[in-house]
Amino acid sequence: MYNQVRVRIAPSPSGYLHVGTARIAVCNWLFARHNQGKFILRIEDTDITRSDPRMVEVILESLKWLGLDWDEGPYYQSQRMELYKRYAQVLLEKNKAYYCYCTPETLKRKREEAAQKKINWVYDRTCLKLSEQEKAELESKNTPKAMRIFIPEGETSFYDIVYKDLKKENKELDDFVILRSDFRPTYNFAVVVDDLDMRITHVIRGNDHLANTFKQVLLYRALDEMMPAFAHLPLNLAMDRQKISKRKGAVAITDYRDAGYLPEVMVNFLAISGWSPKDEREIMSREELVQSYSLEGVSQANPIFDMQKLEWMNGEYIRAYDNERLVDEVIPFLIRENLMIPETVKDTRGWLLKYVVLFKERAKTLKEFAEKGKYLFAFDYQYDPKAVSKTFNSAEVADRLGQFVEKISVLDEFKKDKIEETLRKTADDLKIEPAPLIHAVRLATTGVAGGPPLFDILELLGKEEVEKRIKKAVEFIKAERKGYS
RNA sequence: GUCCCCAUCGUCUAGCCCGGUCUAGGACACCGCCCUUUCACGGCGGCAACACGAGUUCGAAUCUCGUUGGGGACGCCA
Repeated sequence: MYNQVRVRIAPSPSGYLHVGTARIAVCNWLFARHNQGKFILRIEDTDITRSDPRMVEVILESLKWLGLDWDEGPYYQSQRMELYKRYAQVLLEKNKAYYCYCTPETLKRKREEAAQKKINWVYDRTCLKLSEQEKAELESKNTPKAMRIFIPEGETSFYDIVYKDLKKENKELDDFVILRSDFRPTYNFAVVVDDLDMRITHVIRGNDHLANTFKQVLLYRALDEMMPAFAHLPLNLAMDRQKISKRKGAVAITDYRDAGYLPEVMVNFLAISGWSPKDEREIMSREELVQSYSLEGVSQANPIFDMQKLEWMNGEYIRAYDNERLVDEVIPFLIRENLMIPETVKDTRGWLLKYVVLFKERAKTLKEFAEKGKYLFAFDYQYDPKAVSKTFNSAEVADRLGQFVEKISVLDEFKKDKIEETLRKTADDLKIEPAPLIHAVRLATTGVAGGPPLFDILELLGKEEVEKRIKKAVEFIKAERKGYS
């Protein structure tokens, strides 16, 4: 049916790359790759007042981060004005469009009046009824004019791959503007012209465009052109079933990057949101997604963007990640949290590798690597009050810690096996179980009650640091005890 | 106000098109148990849904209609 599948993503640069837009991009990209087709990037910047070149940069950067490489573009609608004018001219000559001299103010007034009377507003065709004389007069006065499409009677229908047969009475639609008085095209017109010009075979977009599609179908018919296939994807909603907005958490794809989500997770998650493969797999590599993606598995109901599931998936990916690559991903977060400076990265890489291995099954986001193990980088950690009352609860604890420090101070090899041996020996000498001593040492050296196996942590800290930290804890406990008596 | 779309566990979903195999399957979250120095990971188990009402049929989550609920669109925005 098609020589080659050609799809596009058409963001408008009025903001960052919204997760919703990103999901549409993912679906288009997967569809293109699955069919060995082309993925085209088009920037819809006809609204000059709301377009910002810097936003284009953010959008391109976001797409690159997600790994959604495009084959053509970015094309800019703002650079294609002549094309739209040419197509508009065709419609005018075919008598499928006409000029409208109504002022925006008049239209606004009429619309408001209709709203007040609670009746549905469609353009009343004032300017279609103009006589040649009236038109000539308006022209002589250089009255600004927009161009409207003429909507014939009848009904408009099309087939949507997701929503199947759709139709609408034309009388519900009005003769909408296609060219503004400054000759810039409106959204619906520019989209049709561009999709035609770029030989787009499948228009894959959010179902918020369903209503627009009827207008666009009318445009294809007026132009006597072949239509692409349409597939409207259900819209992601926030937890409260409303549109995802700034107030309800992260909206920009870059927010997720900064929060420590992996790009492959975002692609995976966005792909299975509103779509599922036949075999119910959820964790899928890029290759697997490309292999099994199809528009047939897209659901019709709007899914809610489940942050908890996203987190879970990110954790799954982190655990399965290659350690060396994980170090690369984690470093920027450590730097951003001021836990290290770029200059020392090279020398500490071996150490970082061990660090990352210890925390990879405990971190759900990259950012958590810089949070959960903070104490390994800074000496000024605080003791968790709850753990203090549970573990640092007697003067004896200070003595035990003191004994342990003495025993490790003579170790010449500070490796985890040796440390563990020493600790168990210390507990034995003290005639206590190892567990309470382990807990005390952990709290003393890390400030918290939980975390990776203690002896790995101690080895990573190094002998000198461990001694320093335990001595500090001993002082802390003594001071604390004094306060009670 | 008008039009369009949607409806299975709290959430994402499988099943629906081609009615019986569905005492409705999986995943996230939650709860319990096991593993364990802790926290996690992992393993095992549990809780939990066909929105409602009619109709068609021997039989409906599956087909039809209605009700309710939710979403979206109605700009010289995109």
